[in-house]
Amino acid sequence: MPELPEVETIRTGLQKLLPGRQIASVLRIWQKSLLSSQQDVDGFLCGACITGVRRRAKVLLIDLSTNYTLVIHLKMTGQLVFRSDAQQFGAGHPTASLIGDLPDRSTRVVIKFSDNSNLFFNDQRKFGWMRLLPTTEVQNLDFFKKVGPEPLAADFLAKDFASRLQRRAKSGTKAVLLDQTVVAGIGNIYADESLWAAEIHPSTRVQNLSQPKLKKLFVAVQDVLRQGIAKGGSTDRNYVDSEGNKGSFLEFAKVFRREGLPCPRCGTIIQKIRVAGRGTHICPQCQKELK
DNA sequence: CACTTGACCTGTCCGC
DNA sequence: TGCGGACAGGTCAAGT
Repeated sequence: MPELPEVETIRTGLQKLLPGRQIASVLRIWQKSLLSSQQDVDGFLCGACITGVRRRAKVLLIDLSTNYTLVIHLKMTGQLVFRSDAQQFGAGHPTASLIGDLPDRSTRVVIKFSDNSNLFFNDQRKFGWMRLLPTTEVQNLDFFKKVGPEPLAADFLAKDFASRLQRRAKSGTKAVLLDQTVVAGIGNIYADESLWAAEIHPSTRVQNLSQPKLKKLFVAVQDVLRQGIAKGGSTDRNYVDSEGNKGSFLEFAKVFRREGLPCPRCGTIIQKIRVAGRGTHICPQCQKELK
């Protein structure tokens, strides 16, 4: 799924494409993919203009001129792809070879704009959701009340990172990195890459990490997230950006999906193990568990 | 309190 | 070629 770098890449793309467009109609192919407290969701969306696109953690926020906001979580397989009218049947368009013409069988919601362009919400596994809320109520969602700080915020410092991790001193480091209430936006890919960069075994309890190790992990987390954004995110299976393009970060990944290949640092064969219920990639030489 | 499991779903891959 | 099972990047609720 989209983690912070993927969602940020989508946000940047949509921010260039959507503001100023007016919603003309909404097609809900799978009802549960678009939720609202309002009975008449379509009526609340139609006629609204998009004013901006924000991100918090792995959540996208599309603000509307009506003071409502579309809150969107892509979960594992969600995609938000914009197509102008001219692209709809353009078999020769570069995006056509990646995800083909839209809608396709994974399309759950289509937002059509007054200029005949479309925003497609595709979601193979139907775990993702879009939700229409008054803008002022977004911050009242349980998720936003509990979610931790943005790891790339200018005022988020190594000491803040360390103290937040240490609230879960007895837990394994990877489980804590994945906990969105500790730090926002880290998922399986960037957790594995950060732990490799910091030379920490994912099962190591936080209480066994020295201060320098915690600092090293903080730097690693920021580095891999920034690199992920710079490469347009990671495409494993489903991820594409707002124009249907894949991200290239995985070409630069050091351990993720590289089991059986040599560690770029020491040459030891990378292993895939299971930690915190998740597939986990490590170099068994560089990342020894500290007891 | 911390961890695991199951649920939400579809698709793909692997072994028989 | 077909079929069963495991697995896939996230989050939440419930159980231990």
